[in-house]
Amino acid sequence: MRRIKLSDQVAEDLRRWIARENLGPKDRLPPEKVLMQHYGCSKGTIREALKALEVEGLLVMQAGPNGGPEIQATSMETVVQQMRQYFHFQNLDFKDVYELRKTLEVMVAENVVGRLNESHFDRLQANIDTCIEASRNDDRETGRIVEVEFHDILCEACDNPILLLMCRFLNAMVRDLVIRRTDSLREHTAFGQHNIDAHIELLAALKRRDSDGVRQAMSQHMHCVEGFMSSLDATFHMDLLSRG
Amino acid sequence: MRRIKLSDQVAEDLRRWIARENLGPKDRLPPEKVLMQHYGCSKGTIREALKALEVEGLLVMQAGPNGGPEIQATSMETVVQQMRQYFHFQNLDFKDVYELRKTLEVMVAENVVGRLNESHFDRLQANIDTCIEASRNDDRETGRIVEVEFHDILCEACDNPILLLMCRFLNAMVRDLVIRRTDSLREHTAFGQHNIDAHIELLAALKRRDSDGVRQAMSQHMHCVEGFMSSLDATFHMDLLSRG
DNA sequence: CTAGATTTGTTCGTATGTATC
DNA sequence: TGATACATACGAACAAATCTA
Repeated sequence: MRRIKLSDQVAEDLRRWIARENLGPKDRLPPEKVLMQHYGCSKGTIREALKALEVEGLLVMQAGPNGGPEIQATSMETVVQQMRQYFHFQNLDFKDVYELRKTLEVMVAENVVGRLNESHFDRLQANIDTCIEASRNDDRETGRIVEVEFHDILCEACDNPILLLMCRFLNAMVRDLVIRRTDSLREHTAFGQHNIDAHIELLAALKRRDSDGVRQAMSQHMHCVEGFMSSLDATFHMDLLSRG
Repeated sequence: MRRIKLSDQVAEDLRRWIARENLGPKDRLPPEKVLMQHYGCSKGTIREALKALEVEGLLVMQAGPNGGPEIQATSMETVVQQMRQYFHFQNLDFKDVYELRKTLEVMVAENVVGRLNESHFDRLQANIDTCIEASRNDDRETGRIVEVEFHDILCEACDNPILLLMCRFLNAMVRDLVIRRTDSLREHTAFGQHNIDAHIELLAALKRRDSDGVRQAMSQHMHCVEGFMSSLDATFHMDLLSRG
């Protein structure tokens, strides 16, 4: 049995404190000096505790007068990164990703029907235009990345935050799977063309608020994409650890 | 633009190091002293960097000879905890949880048909027995918790690690939603009885390897549970931050 | 079982960078 | 511009844990 580190005890106490006092974004914890006195321990210990909460995305350190540890809502990017990191040591297959994507992307598509505003439509259209441009230039790398962004934009409008997180994570995994691959140009060209067509059809159905059409289009799109992915090399060992 | 902290730079470099050298569980990073020399910075800085990777679940610190930072695979519990933490600042509804649970639990149930061994069956049966016992004693608190464990056991046998993680997370959220509530005894009794019946039916269908029966039983079970949950008080603000 | 060696855990003191007024 | 308040970083020391002889 290992003794619990002092810094971990402090970190846990700070978490409970935030929860109990119901502290939220823009609120601040006391500065290091005060925390040192409160917990009766040294600066290094306090700093390690705060570092833990910082890594969890719960706060940022602010220097200067009226500075100190400022609480913030953990960002989705932080959690998605943690999830990617977890799967670094699991051996994943693209079929695992698509088993879920086939279901969840359709849920999202249905969910956002009637909830998209003009700004969403504009961005989706701009995304498609960028894809077309990349396709013309045979720029496979950016093409693949921008295509995934289409789905990122879609799930932004989703009213279920859990579903939103899961789809964002799956999209991140798709990016990890698809980039930096040197497959044949022919396959990539066909892949890119399908994505453009499917996204155009989806956007049209979304503008019509045609629930059935949206579901059908997305479902078919996912099946096609899965087919393309399976035709590419299945083995991969991506660097899921590093940021950016 | 804020300057990037030295400890964060070191942490990021260590992550890349682990990925590049393809280090895995049981491997070790150099001890603090060596890292201090390598990066030319002080002990406190190195410790903060290691603390970051420790929080991410990527390593544990070991004292003593042949000690040092030992790499480990990030545990599922660590990631689930991070996900719970993220939703502390989102306003979640139980309907968000069940919108996904209705779909994913059915996927799991179908997935594990024919993949459960005798050990699984024994544990599922033992779980049901514990539920019956808790029901007899009107022990609502443990009853609710053990019921969720039934689903935790099920998804253990799932061969899709992403689906496994997502269901484990949803189960954790269900626990957060359901425990420490003081609803009427009548509702809890009916709830508990339904769960016992549904789990018995599920276990039987699983033993028969009856895919259709399993899917149908789980689907119906989820709809019933959602109904029970909606009859309870919907407002909640759980302590998603603290561990344990 | 004890004693010493190794490595992390924690403290104190000090200096420097940075944001606010 | 300068003064203040805060985080960031360094260095030296000691305490505690853990392995080995």
